[in-house]
Amino acid sequence: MAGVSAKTVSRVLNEEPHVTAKVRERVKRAILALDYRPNPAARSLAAARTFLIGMLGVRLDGFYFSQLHRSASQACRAQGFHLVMEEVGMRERDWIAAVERNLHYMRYEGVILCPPLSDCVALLDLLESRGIRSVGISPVTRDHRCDIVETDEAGGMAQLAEHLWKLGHRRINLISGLENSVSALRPEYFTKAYVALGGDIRDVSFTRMAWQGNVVEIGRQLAEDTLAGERMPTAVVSFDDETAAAMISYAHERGLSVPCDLSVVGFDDADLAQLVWPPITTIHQPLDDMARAAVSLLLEPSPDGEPRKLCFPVRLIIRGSTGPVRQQG
Amino acid sequence: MAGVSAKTVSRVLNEEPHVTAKVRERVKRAILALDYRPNPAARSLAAARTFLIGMLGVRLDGFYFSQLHRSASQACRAQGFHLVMEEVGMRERDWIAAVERNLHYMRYEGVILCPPLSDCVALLDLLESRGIRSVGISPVTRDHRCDIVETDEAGGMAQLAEHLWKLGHRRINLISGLENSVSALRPEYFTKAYVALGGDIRDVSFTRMAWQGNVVEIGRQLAEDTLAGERMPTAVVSFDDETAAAMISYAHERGLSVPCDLSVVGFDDADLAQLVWPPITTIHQPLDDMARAAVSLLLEPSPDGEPRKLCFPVRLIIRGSTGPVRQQG
DNA sequence: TTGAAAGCGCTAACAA
DNA sequence: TTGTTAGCGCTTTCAA
Repeated sequence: MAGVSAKTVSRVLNEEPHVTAKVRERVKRAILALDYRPNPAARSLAAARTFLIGMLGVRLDGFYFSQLHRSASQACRAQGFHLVMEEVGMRERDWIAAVERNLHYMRYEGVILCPPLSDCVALLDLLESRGIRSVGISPVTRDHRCDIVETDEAGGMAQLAEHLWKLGHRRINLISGLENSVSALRPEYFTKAYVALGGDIRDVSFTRMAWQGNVVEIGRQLAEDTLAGERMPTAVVSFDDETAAAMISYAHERGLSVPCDLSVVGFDDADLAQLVWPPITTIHQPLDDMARAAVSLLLEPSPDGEPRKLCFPVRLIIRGSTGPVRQQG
Repeated sequence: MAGVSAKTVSRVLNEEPHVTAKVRERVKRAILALDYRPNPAARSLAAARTFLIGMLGVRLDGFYFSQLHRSASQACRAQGFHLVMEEVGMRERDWIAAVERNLHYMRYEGVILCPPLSDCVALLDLLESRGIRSVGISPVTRDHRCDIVETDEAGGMAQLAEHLWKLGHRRINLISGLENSVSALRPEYFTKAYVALGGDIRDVSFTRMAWQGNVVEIGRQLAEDTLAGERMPTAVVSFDDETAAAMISYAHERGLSVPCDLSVVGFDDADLAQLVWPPITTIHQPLDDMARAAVSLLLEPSPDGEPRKLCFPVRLIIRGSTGPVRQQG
């Protein structure tokens, strides 16, 4: 091509040094003119690279993952990489073996772990043993074995505690999601903030999600459990907007008014939060920034090899699903 | 390996004929014992194949795509293929060039087109020129250029027309989505069925979605438009559950009771339909079956090369968002 | 700074 | 039915 060796073309394409500006220009022109595109399989084979980044999650639907995927995908493309999203069937037996096959087949150069996978020891072990770099999104575990992108959960809960406190709520129920997920940390953060405001620790009660059935069933079950006791909470804080929506729906069904009889708080600021009535007070995370950061961490390894941690702020968005607690008549 | 030539191993791996059962067994055992996995890059390079299937859609979030993706992904794996989902930024300029680069880079052996891409002529042209087989999900266009998986839209609208007719609705508004999407066909099907039941064609009015802003904004805008006129419809039929939810939410806000003052119908039977109050009457499509069928069509080309078409039934699911029309006082 | 040769790990084509 | 050879399209290594 253009009277240069294959190797020179390769050097230009890969932006290697030691190429004259003149030659570089000539090759670039030829590449454009011929619409030449290197064969990725050949490149992979020769260089033992794939330029593929994997993104592993347990549920692709829902706002959280799609948003992360979109932003990470763009960030990857900008750096000459390609992002592939994989759904991990954590509930199937041998799922780790399935992931292993997957990793082997795709040969990702790096992997982004969405919660709750960012806390899965078996998976981290697997990645480590295969020598695949990874970045975890919002893990719970403290001793990080890979780079981390997380949110200021404590800050979010502090904002929320203050909001509910000012509205006069003194019977608050917190619903946390999967055991190994960020939401498992929130009860503690919330309680601390609530107590710091002068609240009684006994005002706060807890419910935990059971992992069975689909969103609708889970939401309904949690709603029933939470609102069943005779001393019903005046505010319920859920670990995502779906469950919060289910809670509101259940309240409607029971003839309870939201927020008059019950305030409901979600998490994530998904579209859904604004599609239901009343719209859901929720906590917004900067998912775009987080995804971009994850890609950066992956593609720019830390010089000293020390695991890095990036923490992003969250923001309480107050909507109609929370209001002042009704005065006891 | 095990005293056989590389080619023999290759033959066993690819399940080619002309291998003695004995040799096949021996090789398989050796493969297991050594945990040998072929290098996909090498295989790609030599055989000019990738065993990759692409799934192209414009919005990865939302129930529709995730569901299709999950089922198609499983079907692919079962046949030794791998499914990769790509989001196509149809609103960006040069998006078709971006897709072209993508297709070139990933070298999919086949592509599944989700609506509205299944009707995109530019994309179909591109795929044809590249010689990439494709299957379209629920396209509008009649003269199919590739295999098709579609739903019985007419049947669905007939079920719905009957439902609303029996409830006494005589002022019905239909909201259709993007111009080039299945939902664009529904007004006609619905009207036909409605008229066949004895209804007056003038009872049915139409609204069309504008493609700008996010789900929330679109839903709100449509709700405002639809309920603005002085002769408000008694029933609104939306093209998806998100918009239906927005409609219900807007009705609540305006102090209208659903379904007493307004009946609302969605489409897709997304989780969301059961998370809002009242739960949304909607039309369920067998997305799992459709996805599996799409993969089958892709991997088993028709012998005569004629484009094939598979049609799946849909099912009206009646929930609380529709009810009898209120008697005029 | 550029080029030549060898080889990445498979499979197609052909020979035995 | 099995094995042999060449080569897929790049990059690595080394020589010029």
